[in-house]
Amino acid sequence: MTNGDIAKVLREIGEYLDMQGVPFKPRAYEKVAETVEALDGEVADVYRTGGLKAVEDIPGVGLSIAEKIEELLKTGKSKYYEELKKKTPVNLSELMAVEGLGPRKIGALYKKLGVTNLRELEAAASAGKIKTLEGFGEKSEQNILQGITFLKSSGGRKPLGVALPIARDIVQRLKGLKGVERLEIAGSLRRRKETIGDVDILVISDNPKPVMDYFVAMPNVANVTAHGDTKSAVKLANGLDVDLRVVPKESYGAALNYFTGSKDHNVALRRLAIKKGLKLNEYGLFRGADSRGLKRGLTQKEIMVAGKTEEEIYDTLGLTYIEPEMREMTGEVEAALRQAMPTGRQAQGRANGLPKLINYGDLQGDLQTQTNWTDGADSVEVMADAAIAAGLHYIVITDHTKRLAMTNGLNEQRLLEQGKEINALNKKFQVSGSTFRVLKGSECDILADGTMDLSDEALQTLDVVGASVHSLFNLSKKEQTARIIRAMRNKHVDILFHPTGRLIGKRPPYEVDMDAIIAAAKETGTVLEIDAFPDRLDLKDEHIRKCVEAGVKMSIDSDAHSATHFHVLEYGIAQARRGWATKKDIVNAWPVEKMLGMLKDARA
DNA sequence: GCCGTTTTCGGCCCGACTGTTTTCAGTCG
Repeated sequence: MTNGDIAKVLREIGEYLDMQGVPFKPRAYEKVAETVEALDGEVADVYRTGGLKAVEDIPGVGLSIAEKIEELLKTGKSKYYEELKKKTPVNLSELMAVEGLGPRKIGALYKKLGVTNLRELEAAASAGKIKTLEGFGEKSEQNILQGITFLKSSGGRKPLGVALPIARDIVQRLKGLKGVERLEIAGSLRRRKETIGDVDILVISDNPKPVMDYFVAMPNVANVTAHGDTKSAVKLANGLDVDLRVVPKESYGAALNYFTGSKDHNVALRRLAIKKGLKLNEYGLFRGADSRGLKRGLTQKEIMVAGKTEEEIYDTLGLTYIEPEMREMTGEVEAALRQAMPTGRQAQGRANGLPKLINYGDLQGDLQTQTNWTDGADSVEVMADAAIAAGLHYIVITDHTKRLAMTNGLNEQRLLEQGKEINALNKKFQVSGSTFRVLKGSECDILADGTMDLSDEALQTLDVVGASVHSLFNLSKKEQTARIIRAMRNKHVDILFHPTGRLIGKRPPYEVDMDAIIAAAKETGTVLEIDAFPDRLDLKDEHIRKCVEAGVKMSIDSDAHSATHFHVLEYGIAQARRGWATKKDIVNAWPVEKMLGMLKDARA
């Protein structure tokens, strides 16, 4: 039983209870399902080493759920779940994926029409059986059919690199409209998650109707799912959902905070507000709003104490400002509390506040770029000029090596020739008074046994050596890990490029023990790369966090294969910020001499 | 079902929108 298996059962138990109208329990199960899914280690291991008691220590897990997990681990089944399933034998995960369908409606559809799966749902809707049901109507039936169509066609999350340009384009269009005072991208996109479920855009306007009308009529809109006074939602032709919300000026900070999330982060802030006798919603932070007051209908007596900016909300809650990329409920609220109350009891604990994250624009160089010597599109000089235009002070040319024959990978001889070209180009820069530097490097293949594709003699002539896995993705975790660590122990190897080899949405990472890789990086002084190319984003945020904690240095590289690719560095910086990295953690945020000095020390 | 600077009982984040109703339930984020 993996964490995913356990989470699925717990989630469905919650959904079945919700179906029956049971209060509160559904939320308890759902919460634990999410926790288990996001857990670092396997619940099975937690149970094996610590027993029932250790399982109960997982946040949100009490005796009752712990026992159900124990039963799942021991027998692979849960009696409680089986009984619920027997009562309503439907394919929950399949039906829940239809937009607009939740547990209650799924329950009603089963009870009245015997619908148990997507196929039967489609048949019932097509036959016009749903619109006659109590609580459903013509529109519900159409929405269900449409939901099934969209589910079949696209579905799934979009990579950051796809969603962000689309969102920025929409912002540009809306910006031109009359009466629009301010626009901001919110949601998981503002947190720069590696994949985006939907785009949230916030707008201040005193005349929202024309903005809403324009928004739902944009040319790439395939379907309008909501069109109200303060909120509209559309689905674009490419399947991306976009929400637009209009908020009043005095509530802008509260709304931005609320719609940026994450959900768990918001819940934590609201709890904090309640503890202080305040109420937080998307309109502001209010005093005089305890739950009893709300029930007596006293909301009009509330006094707004913050809301215009995010900063004042965090401040009033007793927190230092938390950057959007950190708002994932992975300790940032506690850290912001500790920082805000340096003399408090909590301050004597372990951590000391929030880090000052690396900023967009902090990079001085790029340590992985390819040219037309191998599979890149442009010459060394064109790449250098593009890097200068992107505001960089140095790049490393890291073409592929001979094992990657399909890219015309460099052998020792051609590497030498390329070095001459780089020398000449540097001389040209020098003569023209430019301080820009092109460094010699390689994206050298790690061979099957963990040795390198180029000789040590060739590698030692280079300024920066990157090592990459491009073959044998199917080795066992043990073999792959040992292979990579052997490469890292080669004293000429400076950086491990795209350490897990994943391609988001296309190829899973190869099996590798990242804790062991990080430990080896610490031991050997090897830099681990954050490959910024949007379908890689490799390292992941959680790995970056571990590197920061271990004191392992990283680089943020474009992996540019053409002069137009340097803009992707932004995604890498976002990823680094999500991993709580600061400038001192990122070697190419340093001046070139300091960066090279660090690599030299590590080789020694 | 879980949890505790509301601590072993009594709460549990909060509001918008839709579609179905005629005051509200369900869904979503």
